[in-house]
Amino acid sequence: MAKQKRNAQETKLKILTNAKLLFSKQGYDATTVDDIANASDVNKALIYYYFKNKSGLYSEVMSGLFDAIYEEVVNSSKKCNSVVDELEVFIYSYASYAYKHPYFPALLLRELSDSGAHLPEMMFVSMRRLFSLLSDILKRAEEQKVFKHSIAMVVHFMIIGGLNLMVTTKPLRVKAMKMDKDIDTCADCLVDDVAEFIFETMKNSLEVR
Amino acid sequence: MAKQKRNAQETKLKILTNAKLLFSKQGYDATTVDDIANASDVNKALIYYYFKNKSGLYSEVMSGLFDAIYEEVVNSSKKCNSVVDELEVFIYSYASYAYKHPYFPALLLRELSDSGAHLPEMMFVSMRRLFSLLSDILKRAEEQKVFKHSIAMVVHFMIIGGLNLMVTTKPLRVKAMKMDKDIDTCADCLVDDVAEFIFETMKNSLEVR
Amino acid sequence: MAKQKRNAQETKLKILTNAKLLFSKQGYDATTVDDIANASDVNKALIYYYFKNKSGLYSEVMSGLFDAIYEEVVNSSKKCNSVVDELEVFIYSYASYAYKHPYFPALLLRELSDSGAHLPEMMFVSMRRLFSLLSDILKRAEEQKVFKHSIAMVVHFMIIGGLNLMVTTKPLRVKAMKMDKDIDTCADCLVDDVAEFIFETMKNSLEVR
Amino acid sequence: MAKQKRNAQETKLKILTNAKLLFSKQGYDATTVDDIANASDVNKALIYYYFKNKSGLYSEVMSGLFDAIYEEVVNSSKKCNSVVDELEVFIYSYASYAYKHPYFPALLLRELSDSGAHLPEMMFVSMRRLFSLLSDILKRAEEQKVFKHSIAMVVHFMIIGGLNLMVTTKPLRVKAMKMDKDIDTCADCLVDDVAEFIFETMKNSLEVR
DNA sequence: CATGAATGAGAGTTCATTCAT
DNA sequence: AATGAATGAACTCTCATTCAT
Repeated sequence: MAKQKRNAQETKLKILTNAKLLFSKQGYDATTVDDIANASDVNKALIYYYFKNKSGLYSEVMSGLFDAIYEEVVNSSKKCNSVVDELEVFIYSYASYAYKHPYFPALLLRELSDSGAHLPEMMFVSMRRLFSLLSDILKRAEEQKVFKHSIAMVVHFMIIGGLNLMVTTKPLRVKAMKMDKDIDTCADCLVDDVAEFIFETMKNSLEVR
Repeated sequence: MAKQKRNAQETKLKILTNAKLLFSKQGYDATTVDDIANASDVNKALIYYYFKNKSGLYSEVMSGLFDAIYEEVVNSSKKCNSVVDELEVFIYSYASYAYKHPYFPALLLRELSDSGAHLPEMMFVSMRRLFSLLSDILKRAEEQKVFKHSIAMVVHFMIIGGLNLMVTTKPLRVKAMKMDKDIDTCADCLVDDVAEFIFETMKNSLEVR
Repeated sequence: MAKQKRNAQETKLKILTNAKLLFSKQGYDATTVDDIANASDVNKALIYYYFKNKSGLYSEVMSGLFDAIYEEVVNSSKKCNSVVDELEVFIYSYASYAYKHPYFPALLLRELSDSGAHLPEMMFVSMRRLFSLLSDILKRAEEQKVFKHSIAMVVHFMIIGGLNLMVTTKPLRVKAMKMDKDIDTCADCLVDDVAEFIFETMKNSLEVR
Repeated sequence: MAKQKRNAQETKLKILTNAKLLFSKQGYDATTVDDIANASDVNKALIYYYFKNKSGLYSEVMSGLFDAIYEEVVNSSKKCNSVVDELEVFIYSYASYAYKHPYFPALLLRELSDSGAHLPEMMFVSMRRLFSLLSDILKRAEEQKVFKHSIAMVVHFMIIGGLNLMVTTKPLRVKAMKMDKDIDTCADCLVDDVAEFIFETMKNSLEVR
């Protein structure tokens, strides 16, 4: 009666996509399995068939996202020929990914405010992998006497925090702009301008002169 | 049967305090009114007697926090005698508040990833009030030719984001340290060191030389 | 602090009046003690001080109403000089009471559909007292060969049912009229016309010719 | 653990039947969803699965009843060959339905005393449909000079009111009889006798002589 | 693969009622 | 006489999860 046999892979992907969207928009708790099933035009039980349970689905969503962003950053940084370049590329490619997938920053921030309550291991590993990319850049830059010594973890969070908050607060900032023209909330800044500003800030500050 | 204390103020405060703790540890959705009632050693219905409903309680919790941090920052900056000093004080006092009330960063971050889904107006107003403090510092510094032009919103988020993430990820970072000694997650950095590093970064980068 | 010592009797009356109103508008279950306290501008606990509990208050409200309608009917029928007159007066005075106190029909109907779940005895006694008034009229009329034999209980319910339903459905009937002009729901019939019609119907039918 | 029957139709019907019973016995507010679930030997959540919410269930119950009584009356009146016959059939079939489904009168009376607070539209439409049946009979009778002019709405309520109250007060009247043999509450009158008496009363009174 | 039917555990909220003052 | 504080028991409704088909 219903449209069955619709290709397993495709169905699974559809579920993942909708889950990603809903989780990011509403958070883990506020998103129900029913929501996801309806959005995906799929029976609720099927979600359990594919993903064991809600938290399993969430994990799979998050892994996907982390893998993707890692790929993006790593790939982009291949064609670099200086550590400073590498930092720039790190920031730009993270920024561009964040803007292209605006659910990601929300999910990441939420996860970090929970100290990773929902997904212990995988999240953890992926985060560290990303951080060690930056950490490594900074270390090499220091060895090459291009950058001063810095606290990599804090640099990382200034970059990630700055970019993520710019993405997640976009609607808030637009609203603020409409209410009070005097305060500039950067409501229609472009990604690249933000990324550039962050990069320049870091370079300026860290560079050995 | 239970102890009826008949001290309204005290009781209400006890509820607010426990709510603050639980909301920050577990998030809004994952914290039940029962949790709060039990933690406060109070009948659940009493919470509704004082706060109308869960979201009303949450609002009151958040208002309190925002008011407090605003006070802290404003008071501390009174004794400054230069704009650069003001920036330093802004960062340090925010940092010290965040470390003293570690639930605050978690709540703030979560709220910002939701675009303020849980509390429309009040949150909004308080956030802007805090931001305009920093925005004003930067503007005056620029007028005095002490700082270059900068994007205030991004500066704000780099500071706030950096600090908040350092607070909320503390347990995660400690765990990471134990697993892999090679990656330095700044697991036992002190508040003041972090604040100082952020301040220096910003000053270095923005200062007119 | 608050306006106390406001005369006990007066306060009690105010509570009774508001209770009567609310119970009739919303029914027993849907009316909360808080509703009544607020409407009466009185502390909730005071209601328990005066009336033991919700159902006690309800009982007192109902007794008052039944006593009043009984008085009304009995008094009016004193000046009659024929049984037919007495029937007429019974119907008219009941009708006028019902229109003057439109909460009464609603309460009565509700009570009767419950088989008197809320107030066992008193309600019961009062109802019977009223019925025996009519029953007696019909019996005497029959003895005097003025009326044929009839089933008093059914006559009673046709009168009471007809009048009460006309009162309680007034808003419904007005609404119906606006939607469909073709069906005449007697939306703006006057009390007296309804009473007259009922009286005439009964007289016509029962009279010995 | 419990028996899962997997027969949707049957289960749904069981719920509706028990709901009908309980709502009529106890009224809307006093009947809990738990009551209905227990009586139906069904998990509470299932009720929400089928009926959205309590008031949705109530609506469905009431629609069913109104449809049924309308059918009954309409079908019975097909074989009539005079308007007077039609009136008789109207009264008898309503009476027989009311006696066979004694929850109906209670529900109807309660609904009418509320001015339809619980179910806006459907109730309304169904009531009017029933009334227009009688209204039409009276109109045609008048045109044929068989009946005098009358106020259809009041006639309707005298009939409906009389019958319904006879049904709902049955237990009360039995109790009264036991307490006082002198007052005849028609405690063991038969349906048909009541219906006949009402019909005769109306005919006698309305007929053109 | 896919679905509708069914469940258990709890969450938020309300309310009659009582107690201390 | 009157009040604010506090409670326990219910009640409606939701949701992750499972089962039978």
